[in-house]
Amino acid sequence: MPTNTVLLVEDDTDIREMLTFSLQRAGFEVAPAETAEQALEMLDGPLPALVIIDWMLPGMSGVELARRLRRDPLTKDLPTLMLTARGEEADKLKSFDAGIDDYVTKPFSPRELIARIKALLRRNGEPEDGVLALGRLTLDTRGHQVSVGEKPVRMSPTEFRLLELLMRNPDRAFDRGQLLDRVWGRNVYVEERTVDVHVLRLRRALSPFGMDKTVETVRGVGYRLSPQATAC
Amino acid sequence: MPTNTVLLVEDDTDIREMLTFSLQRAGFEVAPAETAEQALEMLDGPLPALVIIDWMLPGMSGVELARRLRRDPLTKDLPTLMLTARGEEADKLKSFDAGIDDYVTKPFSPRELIARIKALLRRNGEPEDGVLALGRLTLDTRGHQVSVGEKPVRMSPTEFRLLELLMRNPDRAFDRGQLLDRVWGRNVYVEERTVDVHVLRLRRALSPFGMDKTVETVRGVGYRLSPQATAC
DNA sequence: GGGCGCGATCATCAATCTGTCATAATGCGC
DNA sequence: GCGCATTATGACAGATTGATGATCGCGCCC
Repeated sequence: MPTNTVLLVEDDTDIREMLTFSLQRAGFEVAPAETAEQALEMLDGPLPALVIIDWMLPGMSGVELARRLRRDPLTKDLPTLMLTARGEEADKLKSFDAGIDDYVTKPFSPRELIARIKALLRRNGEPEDGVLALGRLTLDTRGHQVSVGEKPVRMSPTEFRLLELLMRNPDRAFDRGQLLDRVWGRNVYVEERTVDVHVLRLRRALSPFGMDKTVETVRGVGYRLSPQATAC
Repeated sequence: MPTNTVLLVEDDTDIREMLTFSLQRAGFEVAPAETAEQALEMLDGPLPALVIIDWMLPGMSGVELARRLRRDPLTKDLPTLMLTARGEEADKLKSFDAGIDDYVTKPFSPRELIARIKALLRRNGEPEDGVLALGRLTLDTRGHQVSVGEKPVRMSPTEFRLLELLMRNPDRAFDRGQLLDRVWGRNVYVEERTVDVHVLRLRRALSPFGMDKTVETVRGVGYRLSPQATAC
């Protein structure tokens, strides 16, 4: 699941397909799930940028799904948007209680939904155009393209996701376990040392542009992206 | 039962074997038990470093087992970690009421479990997010970064933990025993004089910024961080 | 089938961290 | 000032931890 993906949890096929179409047209990748259970399974892989949850789901309800996402340290920062059939105050309260960031009442216009999604992502630090920037370094989440200035930087998919996570969280240190959970997906059995190798390759990809120092080692912990080092 | 052993009480064979594998891979010895009764029997021998208990067990429940461990003076200090199928609030409360130190909700990532185990063994609370500040000196727990003004300060992991403890408790004097307990961890045998050396190194790291006087010696006791000295 | 790109691991080397000691320096009571 | 107790400091050997290059396997495309 690429990280500019929206995870869409909706059991109604018509609505799901309609939304998938709208979202794709708006430049998002869409990962559709029919049930909360299926969604949770998909969240074992690389994380999406946002989760859209239908209020009414067979099996585990949308509210319960939202609650679970909030409880899990890995997913608790994911923006969530609830689709409700009614705009009842009670539902609204329950949703917010479950940690929902925003909700949209059916029937809704795709345009409104997209607008709210963008607002949510913006609130969470994601620029509207999907381009993360750090000094001269830019990462286009939609075009899957990294550049320094105008020059494109070549890197493998894993390095891209790694850099994307770091750029979304500058100045924050991640340990190898966190990186594995969030870039590789959890319950994937990979040696922690593998992270080192990918960091090495990421630095190597950036070094022709003198940006390799941006990815800092935090000894005894893991790695960190430092805007400071950019200027140097 | 060696000291890095984890006693795993889980009746489900699949989960037990999966966990055994994960734990061993993380460097732990694993002593598996299928029932609470069997676990109690095994605890007659050398004690493990930690006990992982499944919430649902045939016969004596996991909660009851935890309660018993707490009652026995011999086992009451053993860290315990509960595996629950659901993260219901009620379960959570019951668990903590039974003296559980931490709990993990199924399904969980083995890595998360390992991380929590390590945290428990370290007896450190989850690292709080946020930035501690003392005059121009700042310590970012999330980014594992210490700075004076805008300039980053280089220090080793141990010095970082030492400074973090001191900054969380400014003006409080710690004796060497307390520092060893809280920075190095309990059950670690280290000479008390070693603290001196690390304080020295911490001061040295801070001295280029004129902040070395902030770490004060309290003769006959230990050390203290003094906000006063910051201004000087 | 045979390159090719990618990803995971491993072995090895280098950097640096750590705990301990010996010794110097300092503070303190008298 | 003296002597004792306590702390500061430099040096060092061993242990950790990270960086790096090489290798192997897999899926893909020609």
